[in-house]
Order: sequence, then C-alpha cells, then structure tokens
Amino acid sequence: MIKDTISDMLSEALRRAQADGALPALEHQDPAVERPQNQDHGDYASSLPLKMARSARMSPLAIAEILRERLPEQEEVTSVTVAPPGFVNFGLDSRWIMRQVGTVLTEGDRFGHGTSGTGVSAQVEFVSVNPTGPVHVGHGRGAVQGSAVANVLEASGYTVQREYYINDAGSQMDNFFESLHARYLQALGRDAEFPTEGYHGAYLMELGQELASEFGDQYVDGENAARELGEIGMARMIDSIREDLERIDVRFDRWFSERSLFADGTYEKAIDEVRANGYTAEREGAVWFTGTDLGDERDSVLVRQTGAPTYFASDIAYHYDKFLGRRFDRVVNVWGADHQGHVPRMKAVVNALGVDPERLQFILVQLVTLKRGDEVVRVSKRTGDIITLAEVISEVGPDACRYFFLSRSADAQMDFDLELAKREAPDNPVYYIQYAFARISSILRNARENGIDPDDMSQAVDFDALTEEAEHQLARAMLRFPEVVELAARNLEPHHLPHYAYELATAFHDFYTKHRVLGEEPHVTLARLRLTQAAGTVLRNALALMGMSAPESM
RNA sequence: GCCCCUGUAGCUCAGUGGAUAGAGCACCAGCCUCCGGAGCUGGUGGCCCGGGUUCGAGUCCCGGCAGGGGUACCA
Repeated sequence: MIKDTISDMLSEALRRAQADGALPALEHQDPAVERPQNQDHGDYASSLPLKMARSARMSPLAIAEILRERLPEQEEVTSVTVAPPGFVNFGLDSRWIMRQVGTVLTEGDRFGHGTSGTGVSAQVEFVSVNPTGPVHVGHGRGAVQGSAVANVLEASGYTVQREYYINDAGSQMDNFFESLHARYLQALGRDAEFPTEGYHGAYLMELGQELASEFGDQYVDGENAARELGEIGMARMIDSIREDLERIDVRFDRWFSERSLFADGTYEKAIDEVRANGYTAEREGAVWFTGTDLGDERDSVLVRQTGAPTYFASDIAYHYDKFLGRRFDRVVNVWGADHQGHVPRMKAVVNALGVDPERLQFILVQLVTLKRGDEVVRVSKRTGDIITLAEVISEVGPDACRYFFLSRSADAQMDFDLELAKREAPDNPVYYIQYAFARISSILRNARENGIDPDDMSQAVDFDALTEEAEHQLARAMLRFPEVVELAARNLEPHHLPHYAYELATAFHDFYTKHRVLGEEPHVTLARLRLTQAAGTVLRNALALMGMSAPESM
C-alpha cells in the first residue's frame, strides 16, 4: 500500500536525522501517516513532528523541515511540503495514480486484499441462535456483522473459520422438546398440556402440524417419544435457520454441537484443566469458577447442586476446544449486547486455561428496536409475536437488509422501522451503489456492441490521457479500498465498507455525468474504459465483502 | 446501587487525538438532442452539559444529564 511506502519514507528520514545528529535519538516513533480531510493538504500527511516536538525539545516546524530534507526519493510521491503547525504533507504523482488503474485490473478480485493476517488462523463464531426458534431480526444484525468481519479478515490474509455454535444441550432443549410434543399432540387432536414456560410461537404449532401429518401418531406414546420427535424437530429448526441465513449470504464452515463437548470428553478435560490451574472451588454443594482471582467481578457456578453443568461450563469446554483443541490463534465471538456481562467471565476463563485473553475478542452487537411507524414491536418468543429475519428479508430484500445492518457500527443501537424500510426501499443507498455497477456494466455492453472488446487487455493503454479532475478523484477513491479493508479488519468494524462503497459510487456517478467513455478519441476511450472497468472491479470487490450482489442490470 | 453501549444537522447515521466536522432522507433552487435521470449541481442546518489531559479533543479522562442493555445454581 502506498500509505506504507510513505510511512517507510518517514521512518527512513527519521533514522537518517538521528544518525547525523539533527534529531535526538528517541524511542520508536509511529510515522503517524493519515489522510488529510482537506485535499489541499495533500494525499497523505504526517503529524510526526507535532508528536515528537516535546520530547525532542524542538519546534515542530524545525523537525518537519529536518525530516523533509532527509526523505528518500520515491517515484510516486511528487510533492512534499511542510505546513504549520508542523505537518509534513505528501502529494502523489497524478500520472502514477492513473497508472494504478492497470494494477487494479491486473489484481482483479484480489485487489484490496492484504497480508496482515497471513499465517494466522482466526475463528469467527456468530449467530448461534438456539435451535428452538427462528432467526429474528436482531440475530440478523449479528449474522451480517459476523459474516462481514469474517470476509474482511479473510481478505486480510487470515485463515478464517466461520462457525455456528448449536446450543443443543441443556434445559432449553428439554423445554423445546416438551413444547413441540404438546403441539404435535394438539395437531393430532389430543389433549396436551402445554408447558407454562414453553415456546408459544406460532412456528412451533406449524412444526407440530407438519410432523403430525408426516408421522401420524408414531410419537404419541412411549418413554422417549417426546425426545425422539424433538430431535427431528430440532433438525428441522436448524435447517430452517440455515436457509434463512443463506438468503442473506451468511454461510458457515462448521456447525458445532454443544453436545459433542460432552460426548467426546472435551468437557471433562476443560474442567480438569481449570481445576488443575487452581480456579475451581466447591461451595454450597456446587462447583464454582473462582473468576475473582483473575479480576472478574464474581465467581460463577460451573456445576449446579443437581450435578448438571451450567451453560457457562459448556462455554468453558467450547473455548478450551477453540484454543487448546483446534488451536486457533484468534477467536472472535459475535454476541448480542444482552450477553455483555458474560464477556469478562470468558476472558477470565481463557486466562485460567493459560491462554492470553487478548486472543479472544468480542463484537457486541447492540439490540435492534423494531418499529412499525411509531409503534415499537417487542420481540418475544413466549408470546409468539416475532418479527423474523425471513420476514424482513422478504420486505426489503437481502441486499438492502445486509446494507442496513452493516452500515451502522455494532456498538450503536439502531431503530428498524419496517414501514420506513419498505417505503424507502427505492431510495435506499444500496440502489445508488448497485446502480453505479449497473451503469459500468452497461458501458461495457455498449463497448462490445461498438466493436471494442473490454476483455482484450493486449492493447497498450495511455493512462496519461486521463487528466480530468473527476477521473483523478475516481482513481483516488479506488486506491483507498485496501486501506478501508485493512481498517475494517484491524478494528473488526465492517461498517466502514458500506460507507466506502457509497463514496466510490459517488465518484463514479460524478465521472459518468461529466465525461463520456465511448465515442471519444480512441486512446481516450480506451483509457476511460479501463478506468471504468477498474471502478467496477473495486465496487464488486467491496460488495462481495459486504455479501451483496453486484447486478449488471437493474 | 454497580457494570457495559450510545448521545454529532429536523430524521437516520459516518467521522484511525490533527488543519475549514461529512453523507443520505427531508426542505428550497437548478440540470435530460448525448454510454441507464435509481443520476448530477447549488443552498438551509449540527458535536448533550461542566471540568480536565494535550501544541491540538466530536474523539482520551473525571463528574453530571438522557436513552438502551446487563447484573441467576436461565441461555
């Protein structure tokens, strides 16, 4: 990345200045290269002189000047200026910028990808909705955020595994089995007492009816009837969850069963490890995790008086498997904000397993407040008043759904007004972005009709023919893409992607409005065609990371 | 009570400690002989309050205020 090149230039200048005594030798300084908001200040700027002025006991301007004089030559940087109160501003050679269009086309769908995560394995676990009900709209937000984070990490070179943790053990499954069995019996016209704390949603009645018509009275009686029927029902639920998620391009490499932790001995190994490291205690007939020894607020129960493990104990086993079993270098858990209290505990647990807690990161997705107009819609499985992800997808479409969930940072709550989302669908920014891609595709189609084959890359391109401001801005916008991907990966903030895509689309629409591609002088047409193709490549790559489609026509 | 997240334009949201805080929607005024007007151009309008750190704070720290979430031998 050009940004790294400029950082290296500054580091070299600093080294030289310290070698010849112009600047005092200080400990490592970050070159602090950033993009100025105001383009008059160049393509990149460094505030290093301002940051080191105090410790160097020199004026920032003097430091800036010393650095500027010692900067190594670099062909892509044509201007370096010192600006008060102490910036070093860098201007890129506009001809070099335009030639990067060729680089974009050469790299194709790999343009924007980086290497910061090369050789590092990362697991992203997300959604993980209990298989007792459908995916609702709040889960959808986590699904989109998680899948985009996984995409962005992968694009940064990480070896990524996308995982869904199936909570198929524990009391909520028993409850689901009983609830389903009751619905099944009711569907067969029999008296059945529905559990007070059961799952009241309409989806379970439908499932009960489905199983009743399919299996008849096969599961009415018998010791294990409810359980056997429940297993079938759970598999159906998981299938339906999978289908819903696939509609918004959310896919998993592995569906990890909580039960398997107990079946294969991982659970015992994990608890033994925690015990061996001295972080368990027996009190009041229960086994506790003494997280307070590791800075947690309070101790937590692992095994109840009844002998049944808590879900927390399962989670210990699960993370034991992630770090000590499958040996992921990094683990990212995407959780709903209602699980926030669980984060310090999990950090403490990982610590207790002898793993650096920094390797475990969380994205806490804040809750979605559903509205219909002014009316707030509460999501409740107990009442059955559920707005499912599937419903939202059907109303606003998968691309708009993804864009909407992606464009807000995970730690900000959001209102989702279904009426508004429907009404504004044609004005949604997603169409603006996709329209840019459709226009690009249209130009390429027209080029073919005019006897120009855009895919023929044999002809030499005169990028110096691209001298217009709008062309320059479009190319500049394209070059920012790798930096955006890197930023999104480093901070686990996929919401930068849609904002970037919008800006890139704006740069293209502006170019499109002001200049024609086809019908100009041949060398201009060819150069603009390449610019257009490159814009399409970057747009498509950005949309791909967002999990959105890039339609050639709309 | 304690812990976490959030407070930026009328509304929905961006804004890696930097130079003159940005978009969309809405509102006002313009642009179609020409590659798709789902587009383009201009205008109105803003950092919750009070301290602090810093050469520099929307951004970091402390204290308020407001909204949301969490504080189980539920998950």
